[in-house]
Amino acid sequence: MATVSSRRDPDRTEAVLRATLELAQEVGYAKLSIEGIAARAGVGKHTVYRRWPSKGAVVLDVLLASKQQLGYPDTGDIVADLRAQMRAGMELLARPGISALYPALIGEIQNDAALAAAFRERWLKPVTDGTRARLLLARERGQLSPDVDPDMVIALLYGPLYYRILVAPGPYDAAFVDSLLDAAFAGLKPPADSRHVS
Amino acid sequence: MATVSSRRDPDRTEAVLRATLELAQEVGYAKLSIEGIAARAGVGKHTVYRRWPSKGAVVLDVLLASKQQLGYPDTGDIVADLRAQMRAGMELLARPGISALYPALIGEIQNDAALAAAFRERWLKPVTDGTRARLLLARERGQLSPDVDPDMVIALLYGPLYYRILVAPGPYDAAFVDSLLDAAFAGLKPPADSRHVS
DNA sequence: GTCAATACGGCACGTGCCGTGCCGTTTGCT
DNA sequence: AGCAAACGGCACGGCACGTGCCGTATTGAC
Repeated sequence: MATVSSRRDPDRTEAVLRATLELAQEVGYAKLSIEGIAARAGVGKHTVYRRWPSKGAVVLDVLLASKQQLGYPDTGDIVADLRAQMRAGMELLARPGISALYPALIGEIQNDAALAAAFRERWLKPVTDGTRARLLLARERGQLSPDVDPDMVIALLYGPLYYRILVAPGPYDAAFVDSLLDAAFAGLKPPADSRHVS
Repeated sequence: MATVSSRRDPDRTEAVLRATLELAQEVGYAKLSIEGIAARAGVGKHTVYRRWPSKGAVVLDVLLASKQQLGYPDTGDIVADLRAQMRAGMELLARPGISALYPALIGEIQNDAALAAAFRERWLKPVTDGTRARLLLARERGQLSPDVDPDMVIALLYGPLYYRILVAPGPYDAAFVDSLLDAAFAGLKPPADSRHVS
């Protein structure tokens, strides 16, 4: 019974994921089709549909496969830890095959509720759970303003990255992450002494 | 010569935009088709293709039509002005027909470079230009830390809004905007006195 | 060792929409 | 009056969808 659903899975599954990654790099996400993926993988269309409900779901699995566990460091310095985490994520999304696929997937979840749920549960949640826990720890230690909501901080720090990827063109590099963290932690208000000077 | 390209434009153009907005509310962006739009508008498909290159372009025009000029207030208080601006934008995107269309359009630009350019030039740029100018003014007046890049501030403030709309579910209301501005301007660091207390 | 169940590749089907032709008509400028 | 352009209607080939059916190969149960 238990083996019923997995008679000959692994080889074909891997073949489909590999074919998807290759095809995506060649023709782009928009022109990707399940028909094309199946042909490239040397597999029948049913074999794909049996495993995934849509091409977006296949791509989500491609991305998940390329995401090794991003352990959350705790060096004691919350800013340094966040910087390390954000840079690691940025590096992952800069990888050749992935960089174009990720925005396309985010685009796809705007029109596919089931895919959106899967993306949030399997990709986003693991990341934000770790970040939230680390932020709470920092708040307890007095390294963070006691009246900020961790989920607000997550949006404040990661939102700008998504903004640069999805909405507006602009620098998306380590320097951006650095100045982002600087501004977020120090605040946009002018330093107190400069106020006295004026 | 000048009239060559506009013999009988306005009525049909409006009819198509209206039909697009109606159909989008009924079937959603994903199931929207130019064929369906033309039929709903009582118009030949050529009439649509003559004006727009894709359904995304039609939707962009629908959104532009519903966006009255958002004047940029200058009350002297940069935080109050930003809050007013962000709330106005939020209100616009909360309108029944628009709320679902906007994320879908952002999704579409991930796979259509021409549409992305049009969106950024005709929708995004007018907004960010105003915001950037207002931020520079505030910086000159000493209401803003002198070493922050206005474009970084824009990403810092608007990124979290897009993050909530496009990526992660979560509160998206006036209270969120308020706490966002509070955190961004005050910074995430604990207040100086609380450090001395510990 | 036999047998039933399942996954598989291959193929074909109907459907929907794409983008583009062509046709005959209407409209508005000259 | 005459002409050029836009128009509605229709049809076309093309593509990918999602789903059947076929015959084959593999696997676990008995």
